[in-house]
Amino acid sequence: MPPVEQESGFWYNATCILSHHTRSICMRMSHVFSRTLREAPSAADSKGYEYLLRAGFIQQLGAGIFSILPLGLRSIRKIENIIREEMDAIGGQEMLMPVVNPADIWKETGRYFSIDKEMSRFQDRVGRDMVLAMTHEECVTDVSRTQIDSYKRLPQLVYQLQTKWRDDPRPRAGLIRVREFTMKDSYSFDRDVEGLEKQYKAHYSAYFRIFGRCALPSIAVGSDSGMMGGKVAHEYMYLSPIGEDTIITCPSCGYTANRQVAVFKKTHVKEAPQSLVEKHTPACKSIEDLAAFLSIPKTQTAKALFMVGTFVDSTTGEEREQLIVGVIRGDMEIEENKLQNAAHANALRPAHVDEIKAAGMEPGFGSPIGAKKGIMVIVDDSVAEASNLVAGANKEDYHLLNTNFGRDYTGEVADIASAAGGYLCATCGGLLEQSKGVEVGNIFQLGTRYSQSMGCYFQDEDGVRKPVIMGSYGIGVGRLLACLAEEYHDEQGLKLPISTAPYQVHLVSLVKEAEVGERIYNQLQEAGIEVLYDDRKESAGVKFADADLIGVPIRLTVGNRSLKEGKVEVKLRSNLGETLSFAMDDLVVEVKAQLDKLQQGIDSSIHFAELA
RNA sequence: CGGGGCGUUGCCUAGUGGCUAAGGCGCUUGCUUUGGGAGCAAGAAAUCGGAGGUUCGAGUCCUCUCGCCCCGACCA
Repeated sequence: MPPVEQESGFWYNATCILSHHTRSICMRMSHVFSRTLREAPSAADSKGYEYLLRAGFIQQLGAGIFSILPLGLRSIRKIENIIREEMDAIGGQEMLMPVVNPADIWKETGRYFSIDKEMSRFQDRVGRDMVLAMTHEECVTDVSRTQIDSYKRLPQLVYQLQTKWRDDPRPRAGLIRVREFTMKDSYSFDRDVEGLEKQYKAHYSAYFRIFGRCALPSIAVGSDSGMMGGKVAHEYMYLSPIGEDTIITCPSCGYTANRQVAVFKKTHVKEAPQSLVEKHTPACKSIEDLAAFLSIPKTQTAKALFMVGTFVDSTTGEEREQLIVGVIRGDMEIEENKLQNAAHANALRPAHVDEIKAAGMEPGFGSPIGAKKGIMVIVDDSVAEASNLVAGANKEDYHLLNTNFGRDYTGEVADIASAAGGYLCATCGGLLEQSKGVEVGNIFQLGTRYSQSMGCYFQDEDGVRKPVIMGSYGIGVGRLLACLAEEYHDEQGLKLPISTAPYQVHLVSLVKEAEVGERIYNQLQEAGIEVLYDDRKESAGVKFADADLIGVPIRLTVGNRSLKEGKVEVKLRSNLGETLSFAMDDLVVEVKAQLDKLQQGIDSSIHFAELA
């Protein structure tokens, strides 16, 4: 390689980059790349999103595709560094895996076939199948099957902060649900289940420290393992009305779960079966109508939900559709996620009317009784354990009285009921509550799902080749920022906590002469404090409004009012009503003390949760 | 993918088929102002998302298309 000449642009640029880098903890408002917006863009549907746009943290490029602007990136970097520190603390090693994957490894695990359009595919110039990785289990398993060959190389934990692309059918709510996003994903490798559980527990606690240090309120809930194919899983939820997930919690015993898997206590009364009776029930298409018409409680009825499941052969990729009938007691709803799991289907969609009729059933008056063979029947235990329920007769305007599972029809019994607030806790019998939440992180015990299908084996002490036991753990970085913006704002704008705000101090100079402001700016900068300095020739109102909007935690105002007394005005963004004052001579010390105080406020509220 | 809505300057909006597409914010220049989005004056900035069509005449009506948003389906 030829030596680089001193005069070349490379050296010149490198010098610039270095000198710039050393000063990059501070910024002048007159140089900030983005600008603030006085009005909310029409796309902003939540306050957090609105202020991220108005403060110039992000800009939308397309549906679910955002640019992160310099201010936003500073917050993102702080979040990422907190994540790095906590992942390093539990033994994680950072690495980086490619966004573009050859499809081959995805075919090995079968997910090339089982994942629908959410994964984008293309062919390279030679015609090879490629995918945009929406997660990295395949890639990391490929890496570890060459790196890990012996129990001596276990356990391991690697992680990355990398772009993911998921072609979500409906991106929404700003950074909450996007198609391209940065995710921290870590992957654990162990020789046995005990090792996996240890790493899982380490993540469980590390995640609380991460969200705690970001000052994002969060709870861990039991969750569905979905397409990850594992068994044990938790999701970390930021509870908020803007959330799309429904969380079921029990205030009495602390049970929490995503509604997709939440269980609850069902009560049934077993009676002696009575004989079937066909009953004319004109226009009783809904359970409400039926119960009213017959003057019986809804608990004495059974209703059917008709879905078509897609089943994919994970080795050949061949798809097959099958009609699934879910049966549940009339007073409850079917949780489709549970139904899909019970059916072991890759996907579910509502059945068309003709599909239902073709199977010998009648929509509105349907039940598995007398249906044609070959359909999958999944019956909730609420129905299987009950007696003499009223169910559809598969004939328009007719129902059957006294139907009994086992006698009149059969099928697989499973819990497919949707939990809701007001139901009874399965653990302690207390009243369940429900709330909305945003999933900001998740942890999965994968087991050997990937190592087995991809041949990631190690040789154990006993000389036997065994599949590596894996775990997978994710945190959505941009989503975390979006949640923080949602949690920390008021009518004036953002007020992110000190640990994730783009700068620590917002210095507003209101005096004509630049000297005082410049001097303070340099002082703070030399003390290693991250300052955003409003040096613009703008009116006080504009500067204050922008400071409120961007929401840097500590605001220093240099104005003639306090300057005369040798003082600088101080406001905390979290409490604009109160004005403090620092003596000019003690400014750096006072600011540092205030920073410590803010940081301690966050540190002291972190709860060190452990998984039992 | 189904249902609905919206595309007019950087942002927010107005605009009966009829004159040179209007206003606010922002931007530029000058002067004034300087403790909560200040004032005066003068400017720049729009192929009205795109393509067809109807018409003497289309931002406005019709067809197609693209994009974005919302509800649902969907989703680690």
